[in-house]
Amino acid sequence: MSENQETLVNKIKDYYEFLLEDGLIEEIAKTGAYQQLKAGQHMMEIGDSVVHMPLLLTGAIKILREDSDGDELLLYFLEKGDTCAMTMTCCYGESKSKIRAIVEKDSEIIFIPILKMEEWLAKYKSWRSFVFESYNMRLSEMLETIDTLAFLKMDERLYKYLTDKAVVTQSTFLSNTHQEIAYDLHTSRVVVSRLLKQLEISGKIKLFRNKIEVLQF
Amino acid sequence: MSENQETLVNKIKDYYEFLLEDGLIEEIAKTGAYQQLKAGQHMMEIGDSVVHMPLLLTGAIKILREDSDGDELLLYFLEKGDTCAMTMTCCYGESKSKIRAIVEKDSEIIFIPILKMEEWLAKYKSWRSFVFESYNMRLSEMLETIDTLAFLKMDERLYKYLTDKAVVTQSTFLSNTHQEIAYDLHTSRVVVSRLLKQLEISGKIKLFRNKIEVLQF
DNA sequence: GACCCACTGTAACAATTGTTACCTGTTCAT
DNA sequence: ATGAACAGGTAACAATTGTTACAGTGGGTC
Repeated sequence: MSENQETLVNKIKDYYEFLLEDGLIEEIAKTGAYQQLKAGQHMMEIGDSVVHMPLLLTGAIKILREDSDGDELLLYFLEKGDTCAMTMTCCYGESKSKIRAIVEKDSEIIFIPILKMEEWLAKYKSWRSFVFESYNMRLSEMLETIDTLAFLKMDERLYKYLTDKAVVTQSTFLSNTHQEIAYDLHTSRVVVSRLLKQLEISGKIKLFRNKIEVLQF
Repeated sequence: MSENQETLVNKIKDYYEFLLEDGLIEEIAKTGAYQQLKAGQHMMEIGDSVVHMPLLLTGAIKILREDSDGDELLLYFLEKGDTCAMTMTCCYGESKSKIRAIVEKDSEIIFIPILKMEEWLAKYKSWRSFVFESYNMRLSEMLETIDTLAFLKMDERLYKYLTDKAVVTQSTFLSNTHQEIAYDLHTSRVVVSRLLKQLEISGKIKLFRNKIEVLQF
């Protein structure tokens, strides 16, 4: 095993140490394609064919939905140790992505070919558990998204967005324009500016150009 | 095998014929608890422990979400051949239900103990596919719910609700009060009455007392 | 019949959210 | 330095949705 391979194996073990079976993590390191992605890169577009399953080692990815008019909506963020169940959905089903994935923060990802992923399902119990666990987390995230949409008002959604983002990027300073936030929340820039100003007045955030500081959680 | 058992096996085969392995459907019939539920019955409450996985043979179930204030929201309907992935989520995870399930139309259901369900995952490939397929369908339904909440206005949501319900109950006559609809859509009765009247004027539905006829699809 | 009660229609108003328009200041390329 | 493009603040207004209040209608019970 090369030195690089060994480094990779150790990196995977850091976040996926529950994959217990002998050789599984080594197989992931060998079969998977390791990639570093920069913030802002589009990892996947709606309609793309999905032939790999991503395992996120470090960084953060945001997952977006789009309607037929091109209107966007943020679904949730992926963090280290996450995989994308929506991707799996696509693999098993129509194989076309229903979502867009954008790198939110510089990330390290391993891409697993779908065939391997299915092979391991039968072969490794801990892999099966992991995949199920991932589905469950994704369903929970989707439920939370639905709760947010159905039960929260725009100002609450906005504040939740800011704090969520602060958590996944591990920074209280968010590099965001109001327009970008408006796209993620599917509202207009004017509304976002208005509500951000209110949040600043109530002392929860501080506004700068191209930047927002989250003060309270 | 008793005559009843055989009838049940045939019934399951009608909707789950893709469960190919020898003996799997027989095992389902033997292990599962067959129940008939009447419209209006509560199949599951939020916070209930989940120890069974339901397989829907006939009828329809509606799945609701509730926030901390007791406000409700319809997530989706289950139809024949469906199972409830949210249930599976709970099984694998916290084992507490995050949703409420109400029988929308008289239904026949088989309840599978969780342990068996997991045992079969390792044992039967077609069962594994079925469970994955179910997860995927549920994720798709959730996506559709999110689309509806994020991108549609109330009048569109209302009309979608009526047509969806007409489809799953296989009837163009819906026995519904305006208040019930308001709960499902998480809005107020007055708003529902207002928009229903508009839909009637535009010729898409006809209003009666305790009843709505859906004219166009 | 007289009564009650759930269901529906509607008006009037409030709150929230969305839209348009315009202004200021910053950044950046030329 | 100048102009163009971008970011953000704000006002004025429109549209949608939510709230309160009340009236009428039909079904059931006594």
